[in-house]
Amino acid sequence: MGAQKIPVIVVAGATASGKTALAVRLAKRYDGEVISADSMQLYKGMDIATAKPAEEEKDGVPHHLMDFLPVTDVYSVARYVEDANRIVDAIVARGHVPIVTGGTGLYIDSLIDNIVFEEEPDNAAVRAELKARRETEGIEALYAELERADPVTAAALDIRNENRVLRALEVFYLTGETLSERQRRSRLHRSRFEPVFIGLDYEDRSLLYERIDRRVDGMMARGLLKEAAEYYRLPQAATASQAIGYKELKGYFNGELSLDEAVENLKRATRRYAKRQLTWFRKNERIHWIFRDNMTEDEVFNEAAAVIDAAGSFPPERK
RNA sequence: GGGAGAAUUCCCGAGCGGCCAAAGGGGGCAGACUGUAAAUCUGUUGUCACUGACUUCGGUGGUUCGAAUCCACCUUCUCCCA
Repeated sequence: MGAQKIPVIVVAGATASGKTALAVRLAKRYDGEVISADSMQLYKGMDIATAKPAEEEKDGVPHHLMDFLPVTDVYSVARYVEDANRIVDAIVARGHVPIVTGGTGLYIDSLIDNIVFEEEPDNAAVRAELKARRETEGIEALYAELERADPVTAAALDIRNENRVLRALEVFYLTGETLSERQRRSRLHRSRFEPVFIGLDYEDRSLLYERIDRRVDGMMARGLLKEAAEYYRLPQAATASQAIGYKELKGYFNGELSLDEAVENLKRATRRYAKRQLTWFRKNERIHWIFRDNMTEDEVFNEAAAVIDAAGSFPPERK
């Protein structure tokens, strides 16, 4: 007990809202290191598609949990929390400030709020069996089974959300405990952090969407097609193949769509993703939102710094 | 110049006399979210004083108890023959 809480800066926001650039500037001001909270930037390659910052954009600031995982590896929140906590400790040991930056709300919240993911046996066999049963018996039968095994989770789930129904059953058969009970226990741990949340957004949604469109055009100009073609040459893995960027281009590769149509689909998928990100972040009352509609980069930075300074736990390293 | 056809709610697109504020899809908006989360899923989408009322289906005028649906003319567009 009594361990001091660790001050961290969190930069949240939708894709293309300018998190990366702000995080780097904050890192330089507060002597920080960036920990990415992005479920896709952690993969190696996929540079253009996930808009990874180039070396010059990082400007000498260390970036962690980015660009280190083979695309064939599966990853999960559980692993993220474990990895990120370890890195936070290392950063603190160096006397630096952790700056958690990214658009994956689940990862951020799980880390900051200290959600504990207990060990779980390997799920491959159970999952495969449930998937097979879903085909033979139908989702209704499995959902009914979940209602008996874990009524709390069943009530919270829509039967049409088949992935979640299967996962809940998987946990039950894997651990002998209900998912609801495990989730309850996962929330019992005190946060290790004293976070300051900065959120970037636009009052006028269309401005964000325009930025997204321009960013996608930029990706195309930088060779997204080539990167996607290379990606499809590799064996496909569950997690990485969910990334927005390649799958929208598939239709073009197999001749079903014109390039323009495929690019439009990619833009739309990105806009919808941004929308979901905002839905997630908006319920976080701790976030100090900066609506950057008419603000310059400097103004955004200054406002963020003012918020951080007001929190009092982050002495600026230089001046 | 002649002939055929089409105009529907943000878009595409059904409807072809009442059961139509109008199917379906897209897009938008809002929401959920604990081991795939850039994923998965839900709700909503003419207006309002909202178990009801009002304004919509290119325009105007008709027919009818009643029209997005029928008729006439007008406008625009597409196609075919010249």
